[in-house]
Amino acid sequence: MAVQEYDFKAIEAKWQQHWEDNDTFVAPDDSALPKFYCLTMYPYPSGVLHAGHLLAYTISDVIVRQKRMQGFNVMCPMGWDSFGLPAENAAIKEGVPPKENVAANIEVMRGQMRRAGWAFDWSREIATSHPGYYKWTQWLFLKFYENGLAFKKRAPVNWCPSCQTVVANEQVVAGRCERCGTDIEQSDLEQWFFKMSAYAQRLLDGHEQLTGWPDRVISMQKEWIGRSEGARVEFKVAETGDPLPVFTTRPDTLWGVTFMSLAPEHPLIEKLVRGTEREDEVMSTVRDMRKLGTSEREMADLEKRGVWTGCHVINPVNGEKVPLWVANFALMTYGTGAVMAVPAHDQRDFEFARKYELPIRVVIQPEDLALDPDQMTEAYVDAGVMVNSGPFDGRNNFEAIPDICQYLDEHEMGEATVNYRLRDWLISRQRYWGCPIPIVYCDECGEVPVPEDDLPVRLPDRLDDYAPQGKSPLAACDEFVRTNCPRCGGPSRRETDTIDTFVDSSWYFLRYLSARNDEAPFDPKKVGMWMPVDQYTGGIEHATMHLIYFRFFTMVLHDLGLVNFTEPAPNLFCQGMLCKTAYYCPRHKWLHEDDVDRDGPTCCKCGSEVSSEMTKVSKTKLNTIDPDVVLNEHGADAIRLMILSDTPPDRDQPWSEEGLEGAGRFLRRLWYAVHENLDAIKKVAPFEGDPSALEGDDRELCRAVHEAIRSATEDYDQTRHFNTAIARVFELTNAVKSAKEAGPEILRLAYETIVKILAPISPHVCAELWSALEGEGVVVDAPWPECDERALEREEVEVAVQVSGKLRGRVRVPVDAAEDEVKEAALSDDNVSRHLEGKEVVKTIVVPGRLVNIVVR
RNA sequence: GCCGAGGUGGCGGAACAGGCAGACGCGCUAGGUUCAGGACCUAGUGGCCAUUAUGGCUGUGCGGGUUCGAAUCCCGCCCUCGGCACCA
Repeated sequence: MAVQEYDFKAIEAKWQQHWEDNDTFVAPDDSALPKFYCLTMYPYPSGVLHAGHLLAYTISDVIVRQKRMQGFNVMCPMGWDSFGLPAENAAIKEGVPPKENVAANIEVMRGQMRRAGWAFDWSREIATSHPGYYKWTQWLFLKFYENGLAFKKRAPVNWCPSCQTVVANEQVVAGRCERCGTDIEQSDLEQWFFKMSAYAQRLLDGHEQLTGWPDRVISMQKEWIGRSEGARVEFKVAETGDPLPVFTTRPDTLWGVTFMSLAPEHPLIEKLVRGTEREDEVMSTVRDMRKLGTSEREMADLEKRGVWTGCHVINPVNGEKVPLWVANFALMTYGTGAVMAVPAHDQRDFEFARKYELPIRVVIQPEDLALDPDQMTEAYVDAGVMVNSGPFDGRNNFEAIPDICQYLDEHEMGEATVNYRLRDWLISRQRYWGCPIPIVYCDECGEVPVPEDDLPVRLPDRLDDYAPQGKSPLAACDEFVRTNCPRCGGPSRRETDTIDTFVDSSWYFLRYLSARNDEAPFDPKKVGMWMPVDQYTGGIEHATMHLIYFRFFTMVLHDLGLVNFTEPAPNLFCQGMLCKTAYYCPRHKWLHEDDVDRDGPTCCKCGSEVSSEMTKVSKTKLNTIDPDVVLNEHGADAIRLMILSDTPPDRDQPWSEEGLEGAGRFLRRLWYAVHENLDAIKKVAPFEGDPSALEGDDRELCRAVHEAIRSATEDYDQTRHFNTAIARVFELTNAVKSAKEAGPEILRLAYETIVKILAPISPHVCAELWSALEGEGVVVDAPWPECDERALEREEVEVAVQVSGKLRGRVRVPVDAAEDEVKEAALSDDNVSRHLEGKEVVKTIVVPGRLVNIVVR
């Protein structure tokens, strides 16, 4: 009889249609089943899916489908992070309004996602650039504003001359714009901020609840928040009496202060030098220093520079008058922008002091050597005994710190304090394609928030010119800017800055719950039902930005009484990066794989030998993957299987064409194996009796089934190492092949089990095989198989026999054999007894069911 | 410099809790099948030495240690990757 051919294209199309027609993945809000909210980071609609999406969404999809089979009401929504630079850049370049561009891209990408077989609940689809979404982003901004958490201040900012906009510190990498690579400049602008610094400690404390997060993400966030304990000490400018507090983590070195350093941005500088003979020199040096952007100056290898202001400060602990300098390594954005300098015990101060011949005073003496300031080649930063330190002489420096803080407090010189590196979140962007800030400026009333009823403040659909000219392109759009004051009705102007897109993505997980709600950003009942997110998946690149912002947002929403939890997602899974071989020709640089003769490998253009490396897919290295091409050639099931089959998903994934073919071959073999047995097994029920009553191949295959179930379930539920789960499926497939004498019921059990365990990974072919087997219902709703412990029991086990730790044989013994019996069996092995000849047995170790080790002399 | 993760065949990777290293897959080799290619089937596949066999030696980055027994635990190095980096 002719067997049904394996036609993956037809099968995949059929089931995708089936799922869509039946709203299979639309999650009801009123199910009796336990809920499982599976959130996966939504994409920017750039035009086409890229390889990274293939990996990321396959991982979340496998979780979705397996949880569903385990009896959960699973919700996995999808949406679009559709505001932001790429669409706007395309608009500047090609003149297409971002709104149209985004809509077209979404259409294309939604189709690709469908063809990949991902089980998203499209009824909850959102796009952050849709007025129905950004209305509520604005509403939330106003809540922040009303509570003093959104505010404007003049601040030195990172200015990208190419993007013509301000970028956040996090978006500056090595002094360059993260998006376009241009050198960042420094500039002073009125900007909107969110008061994130106020939440620094809570963001740290919250980590305790994030038990399902990778450690590396937690530690990156801890570093980013940068908590340090120390003291605030009240210095004063000697000449003017201006207070000049400093933050220090080393109050034990206070008596060793020999000068002070100010950040070049420090506002006091102008005041102190104005009209003095040092004004010109100081201000020109300061201006020079300020030219280098904030973040560029933070690069460690910059040479230390400074200039004396002509003024002095008074050290409160000893009344000493020490010179006040401006130093390029002092940062206005950390602490108070002023640093007490202790060259003997701080490396930076030491280098500065040596360069400008400033005095060095030792106040911590180590036990084993006597420090001499003239002989020192580096600062001494370790423990020692305090000297020249007034009331604290003779104390161990680190132990004395709490007492020193108390002393400062009692004498009103300062106090113990905690400082954080985390700064307020700068959310203003001078761009068109973002959420407008709902604020109006009125000559009479000043800054006025737009009333809730007037939301959303709509972006104009198109502009004459999208290019920013140092301010938002919206500023040139009269129809947008001109408005009436909501308070007095008089003529007024709208804020033209738009909101950082990281704000959009800080609450999208809540909007999915009420995607079409016109009355509120989210319905508290649905929040109560679905939140928190049970599993969040996404890339590690968001560790310190998005993943801090969305936690901060959630804490604020909690404090405003809008949600009843503080951590949005206690479980986070970060996938690795997708890598593929890239080829490099000495003459033609990076080569596309089609231009490489892989036998050499040599360059097809010039015949030169090419080097190759397995590296992150990127356009520059020409090793990208086009999802359309691979979906068409291999099908979604094979791609999904290949992606997950070799490497644990939290590691970098090597993409391999051979692996892809191998995955396809396995699926085809499975297809034919099931179909060839179909006549025999279709009409029988899978074996459900007592496995211990089985014999021979039936017994062996039944054991293989339950071993696969036990082991694969653990892989799915605990480690998410789908590669080992897939290995169990392969093993079970091999076991079926070996069990030639197995009866139809056991055979059916084995094939059903294979199909079920594989169903989350390669869902289309498994759906079709399930229906060929005439299984109950559809495989997406088949119950996840359970392990029957009885099937795992054995009468006999094979035990390894070692002589002095070296493997010399194996013997079969009854599983419940006594130690003596096992020993006896071990000694009866020919090869073992040969190694015992002429030796004295010192002792014998028996590990039941595993091995015997006979130690000889 | 600081913090973290890791180093196992030609490759991706297994190894529960200190107990048979290399599961599973890819690749490769030989044979079968096929007009041919592909697919499929069978056997083999860490290295070295033997092949009288159910054999021996060696082997998880390097050097020590603990133990009857170490990829796994301890000490000291080396290397790779990731994060942070003038944060007072």
